[in-house]
Amino acid sequence: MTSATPARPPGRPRSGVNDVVFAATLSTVHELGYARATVERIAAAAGVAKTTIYRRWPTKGALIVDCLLDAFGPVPVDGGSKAAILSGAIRWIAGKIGEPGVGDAFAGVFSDAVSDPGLRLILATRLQDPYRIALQDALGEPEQRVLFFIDVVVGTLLHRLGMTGVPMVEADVDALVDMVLPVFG
Amino acid sequence: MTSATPARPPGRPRSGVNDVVFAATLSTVHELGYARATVERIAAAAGVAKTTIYRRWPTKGALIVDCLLDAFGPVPVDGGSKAAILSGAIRWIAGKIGEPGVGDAFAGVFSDAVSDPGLRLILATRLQDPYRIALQDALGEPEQRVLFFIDVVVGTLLHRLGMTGVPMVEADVDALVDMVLPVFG
DNA sequence: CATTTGCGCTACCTTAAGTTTCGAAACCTC
DNA sequence: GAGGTTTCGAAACTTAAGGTAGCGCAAATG
Repeated sequence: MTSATPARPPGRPRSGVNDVVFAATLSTVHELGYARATVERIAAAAGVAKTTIYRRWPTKGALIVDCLLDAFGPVPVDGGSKAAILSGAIRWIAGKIGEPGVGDAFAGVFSDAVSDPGLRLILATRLQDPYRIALQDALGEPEQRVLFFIDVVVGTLLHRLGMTGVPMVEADVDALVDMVLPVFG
Repeated sequence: MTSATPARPPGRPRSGVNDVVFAATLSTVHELGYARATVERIAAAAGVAKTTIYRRWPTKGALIVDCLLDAFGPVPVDGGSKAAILSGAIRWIAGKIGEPGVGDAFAGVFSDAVSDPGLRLILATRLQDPYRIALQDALGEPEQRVLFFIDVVVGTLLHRLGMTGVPMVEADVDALVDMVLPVFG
């Protein structure tokens, strides 16, 4: 019979520094901005060799995406009215984008994806799809409409952050909710 | 008495290749994407030396912004109802973003601005402000609301382009208009 | 102890932005 | 036409960053 827990592969196991690298990534991006947060600097901040990072993530973009997945966690899709689900999702992502480092990393990796189809695929499948599917299930809306919803919400929040360097204030998030609810609620 | 036409400065006058460079910029961005459209390649496509470009624009970002200003031209603010002005502006910018090279250059320069405050300033003052002011005057709306409008419209359109590589289809532009009009009309 | 794999380190390759230098060309004034 | 001033094109250069390769050592399994 095959064991339920797969046998540990031979050789030295990886040290558990992923969380340290994620924290170093966010703090470095927060302090220096996305472009100046080089892999070398992130590695130094994490107390780790650059090669260790490239053994775990193939590119800087993949590292950032995993870091964001770790920072976001699961979507809080509390059962409730459609309006409650939508406004909850908007306020949740707006709050995350306001956390130090998270918004900059989010906007930065989107930036790189503009001219990098490989990164665009990672972004779509690893980051966007899980949240899109969760929203589809919770709302019972077709894929197209949920994608449009995501474009509006994330696009607006990131455009504000990118143009001003400051996350959107609460009053404008309220306005965003008020604008979106009649269409999707 | 001082002459109405200021005396031409001494030395060899600049050749009139700005338009050629703009066209080469858009076609190169369209063919290769933003990141691979290097200044050297743009110069080669324009039949011009790289140093000539750097004599006229201090950075790649400044070149792109001027190229976009040339491509956009003035906002078509036809007098009419608020709703007509708003939907006209949305469809106009959506159309421009759909032109080959323009959308990619727009998204790309926004990308760079995320971690480049200097470029952000150029972008805000040279590109965004004229259109924002024109809209403020035409709509009689305060600055904050017009900025929010721009964040929603441009953010949504660029997020779609950045995530998919394809400009937003007309049906979704219609949905964007329908969503925005009740709030701003 | 033998094997296998991860880590840190260093050196390296490649690409791209932006700079410098220099000889030649174009324009103006005298 | 001569001299002065600025631009152009070409090439070499600097710097920064992403990403790779090789090495010796450490940590696990058997």
